[in-house]
Amino acid sequence: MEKKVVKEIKKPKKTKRDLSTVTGMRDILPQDQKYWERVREVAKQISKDYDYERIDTPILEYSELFVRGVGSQTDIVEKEMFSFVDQGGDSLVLRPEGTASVVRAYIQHGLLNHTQPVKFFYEGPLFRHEKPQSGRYRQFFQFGFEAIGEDNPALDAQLILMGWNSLNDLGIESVIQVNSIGCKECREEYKKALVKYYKTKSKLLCENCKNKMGRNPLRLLDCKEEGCRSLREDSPQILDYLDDACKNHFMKVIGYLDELDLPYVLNPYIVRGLDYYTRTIFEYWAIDDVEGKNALGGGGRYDGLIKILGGREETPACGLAMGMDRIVAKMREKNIEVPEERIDVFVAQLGDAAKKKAMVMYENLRKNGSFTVSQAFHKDSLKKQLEIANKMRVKFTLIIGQKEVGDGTIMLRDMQGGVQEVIDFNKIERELKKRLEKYNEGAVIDLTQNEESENKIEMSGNISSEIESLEDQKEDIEEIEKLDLEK
RNA sequence: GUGGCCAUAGCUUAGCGGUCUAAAGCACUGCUCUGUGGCAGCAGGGAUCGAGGGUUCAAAUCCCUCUGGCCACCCCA
Repeated sequence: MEKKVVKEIKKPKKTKRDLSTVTGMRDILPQDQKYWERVREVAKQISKDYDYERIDTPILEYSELFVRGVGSQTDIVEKEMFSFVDQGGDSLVLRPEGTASVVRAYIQHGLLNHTQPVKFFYEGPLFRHEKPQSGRYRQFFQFGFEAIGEDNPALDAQLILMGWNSLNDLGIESVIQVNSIGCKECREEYKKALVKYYKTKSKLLCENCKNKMGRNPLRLLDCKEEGCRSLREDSPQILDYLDDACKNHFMKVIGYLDELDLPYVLNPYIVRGLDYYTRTIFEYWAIDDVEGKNALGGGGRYDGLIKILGGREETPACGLAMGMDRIVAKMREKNIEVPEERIDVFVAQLGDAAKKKAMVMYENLRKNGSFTVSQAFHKDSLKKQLEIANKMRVKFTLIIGQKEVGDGTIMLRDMQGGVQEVIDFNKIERELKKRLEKYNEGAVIDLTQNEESENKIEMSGNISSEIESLEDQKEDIEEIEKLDLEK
């Protein structure tokens, strides 16, 4: 009691750390965004391919939703929820998972009147108050799919496929772990058998498992203690306890997986930590990961959940969620290349009059809509501007200076080869489009085949500021390369 | 909740009782080069050495406490 009071009074020390991220939460900086964007892109594509529609649910929900939905005996609800009582006295929680919220929305908005199944796609942050470690954060991100209102095993298989496809499209090899934990009825039978089996060996169990036995015997199976592990070898198998309907359903799911040629393993020991699952359950493990550590995603069927959360009728449903943080980590670990978006055109300017003209030109290009554009009008030095353009890895730079303003021209610089040409101000959009088409067609523009070669001007950059007109582009390139080498 | 490891510029690290007014590489800023990026050279800014206390003539360095981080268990994404 006294300790508690002391704890409350204790003022945090004023250190640099106090103003950093909250434990277990992190910033995703601009330089890392490309991975996340790629993951979102793939998730979105998969959702379209299989007709899952986007839904966004609030991050805050009433605690009751998860206590009832996920189960009061689960780790998530027992000790991992970020919960608090708000000013109005409501008990709220930062959502620890996505499915319960989606089901809540389905019920609340009467979506049982839509064509079934209703198929949802979501993506966003979840919160669990666990001790952070590699691949585990207190705020983490998932994307997921839920199909509510249908019990056909084809749906289970297709969802399993969707998760696998997501990983595969991102270049991550994974193996699917599948199991069935039956319906409420056959699971009860199985639990009884499990308890009966373990009771005779209870002396050999670890403390934790002894505890689990009375409350959630299924979880005896995924204990990693030596003793408990060897015991499970001879333990009753869930598959032997499935009733005909459940067994039949599961066999069909497996049949589809075979037909789709998916790499899966029947794993009778995956159990999942949420109470709402029935029948099919599955996880995705990276091909090179140690058993079950940092699963990349998982899901299963939850035929009972809709009723539990107040739905009018028994409504079958199935879903999955993928861990985006872990997927990103895996992509980096595997050095998976993420195509970086290159900006098409950078507008550089030199001198006051030119800057004005450049700003207008920039707006025109931007509104045109067929290019991605960038600039650095806050810089006066051309050198600086080209440096910035280079760091942005832009494809082409337009240069407007005194001379160009006078002539009504503009200089177009190909940032890869460094070749420049003078172009009529009014033709610039058309010329740009032409160059970009060539660029996008593949690789470097072949300079020798360019018709307007008389207009070409080659600059040897830092060597000389003198403008030389060159006739033979090929020779010129060689010269540049030589210079580069010498340097 | 339990255990192990760690904490020095934005990042990666060196220094492990006095030679530290804390060093290097990368990054950043400027100059060489006021009309030309990618290369190079030079210069510069940036660190109360996580915080507090102690030992000592002397602490980034040794000891204690706290805080934070990473990793593992548990569980999962």
